[in-house]
Amino acid sequence: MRLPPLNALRAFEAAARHGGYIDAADELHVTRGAISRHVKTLEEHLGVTLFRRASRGVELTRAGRDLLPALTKAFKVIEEGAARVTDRSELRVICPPALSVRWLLPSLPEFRAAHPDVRIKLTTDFHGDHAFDGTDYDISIGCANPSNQRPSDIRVEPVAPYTLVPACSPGLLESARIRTPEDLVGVNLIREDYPGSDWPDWLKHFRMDHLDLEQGDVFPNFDLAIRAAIMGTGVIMGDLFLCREEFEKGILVQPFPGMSCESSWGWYCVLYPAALLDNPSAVLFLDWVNEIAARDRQAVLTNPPYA
Amino acid sequence: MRLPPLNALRAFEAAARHGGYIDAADELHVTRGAISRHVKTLEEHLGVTLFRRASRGVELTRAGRDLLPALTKAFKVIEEGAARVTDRSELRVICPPALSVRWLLPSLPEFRAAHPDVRIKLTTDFHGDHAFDGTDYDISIGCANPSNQRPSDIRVEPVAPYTLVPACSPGLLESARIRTPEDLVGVNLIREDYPGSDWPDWLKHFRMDHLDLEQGDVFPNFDLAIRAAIMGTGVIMGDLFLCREEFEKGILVQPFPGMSCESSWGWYCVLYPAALLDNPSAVLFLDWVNEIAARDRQAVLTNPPYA
DNA sequence: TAGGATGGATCAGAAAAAATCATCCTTGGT
DNA sequence: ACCAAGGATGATTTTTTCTGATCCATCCTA
Repeated sequence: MRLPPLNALRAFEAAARHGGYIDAADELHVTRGAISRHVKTLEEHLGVTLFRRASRGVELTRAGRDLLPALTKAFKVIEEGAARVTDRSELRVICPPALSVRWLLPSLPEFRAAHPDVRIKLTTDFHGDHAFDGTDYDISIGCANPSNQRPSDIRVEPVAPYTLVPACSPGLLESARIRTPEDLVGVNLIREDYPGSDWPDWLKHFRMDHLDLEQGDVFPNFDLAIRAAIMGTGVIMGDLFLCREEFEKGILVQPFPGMSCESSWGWYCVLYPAALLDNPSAVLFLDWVNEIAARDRQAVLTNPPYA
Repeated sequence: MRLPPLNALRAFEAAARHGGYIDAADELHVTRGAISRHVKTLEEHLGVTLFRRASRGVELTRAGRDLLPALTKAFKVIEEGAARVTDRSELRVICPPALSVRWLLPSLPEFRAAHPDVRIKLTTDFHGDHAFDGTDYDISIGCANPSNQRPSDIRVEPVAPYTLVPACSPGLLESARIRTPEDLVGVNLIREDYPGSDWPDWLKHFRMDHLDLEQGDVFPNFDLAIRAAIMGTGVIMGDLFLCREEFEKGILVQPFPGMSCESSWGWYCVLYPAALLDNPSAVLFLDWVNEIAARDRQAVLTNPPYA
């Protein structure tokens, strides 16, 4: 059975709910005549009388009484669905797993405490530089190449450099006698199971392309890879920003101090549509992100390479 | 929040469900361009992008994905509601309580057994001659004055006369020494709690208007009043058709044989819109009603007054 | 018991919405 | 490189919808 004319349904629903055409016409901002016509159209489509035309006004027939609740409910579902989709009262933020878990998430409670009225909806997942267009999320935090061409209405603000540097536990450094990059041959080179390019980037930069990566252990994300490295499992291609704490504590060390390079993925960045600056809550959040970014970035840039 | 344009919603729902405009256009019997426009309209209304325009076809955004299920559900609710209201596969019959319980209902199983595929939905309630117009019910069985003016498309077929005749138990007849209508003074005149006119009609016909009805016991319906009379509680204004069995069994008797008159309510009749004759199931039912009506009516008309 | 008020139905014309047709654009596949 | 697929778009036409005026029946009130 084909769907009845929707506008006629809406007119009937309003008329039935109000028990008359005049109030319905008022609600829908049209004239009585329009409602009258709609109801007639609907009755003809259904082949059923919905209103009994009484002396004074109209009265629902049984069919009309049966139909009304279904329509009221349907329109309510539509309205709520639309409202939910339209709702921009919460900031939708997406951030890849390692960055989220190792940097953003630990500080987020601080922001939430300071601004309890700003609702942040954090999605911890990959979102790729290329994909962000501000439709699915308001703010994307992740790797991005600020120099990449991008629609002019998308703003990109750097958070911290993505500095590739091999890392392993002090124990492994000793036991495997890793002194020069050549010593990596035969060592377990840990990597993420993600089409990233951290090892390839570094190996290419230092012309070590002959090293075989396929032998290394694979972990579903960078965070787990780091934990494996801490336990002395192997050598990871770390990052000064994300592994800062481990380097400071000395539970991870750099076998080749100074031998670092930037990732081809670009810096860690915050991306958002320029229009977002009209939203005071968003501005609060962006300012705060910049603040903690500057703080943590500073720590990375000023500290000497950890050995 | 005001409801979005409904036709645009339908277009979007189809497009989202099919994952493309072409199939949606096909489903709604319009061109791609129409769907494209509708989606755009909806996006503008909501202020939200619903489809990400990809190289090949479109892809739902998060908002679109969120919206789709609500719409699909809403349209399903509407469709089901409309289908239910449109469904004319069951015959809706209404019949007042006493007539239903004492005449129609006892025979109905016989019809249902003979025609198991004809679904009868019996509502046992008052429906008044005046009210019947074929919208709420297909067939109304009850008191009707065949001579009353009525829309020409409503058929009225007589079932049996509504013949008013006082009745009581043989015991009461003796103990209260009821011989002439004048003996009713001071007797418990049982009546229904319904704006009927059985006693008034009879009293007026035999010029006994001076009898006081207010003293008599009141019962919520005629059936219960009859039971009370059988128990010797008082005198009811009975009816030859509905009390036939009691008269035959002798558990009710007529104090004044021959003193009967027709009710001002008219005969028991079957009312239905002429168009119902296009429905074979309805014709089966109407024929059957006529059949049992003739049978039971005959018994009333040919039998001598029960004394 | 007339006259005004209420509430719906209806008609012709006006306005708005929707659909179409033709064409354009981007992109992916061969 | 070219073609096909799939959507976007502009101008135009068709369809739908709304309006404003008027009609009609009934109820209410004086």
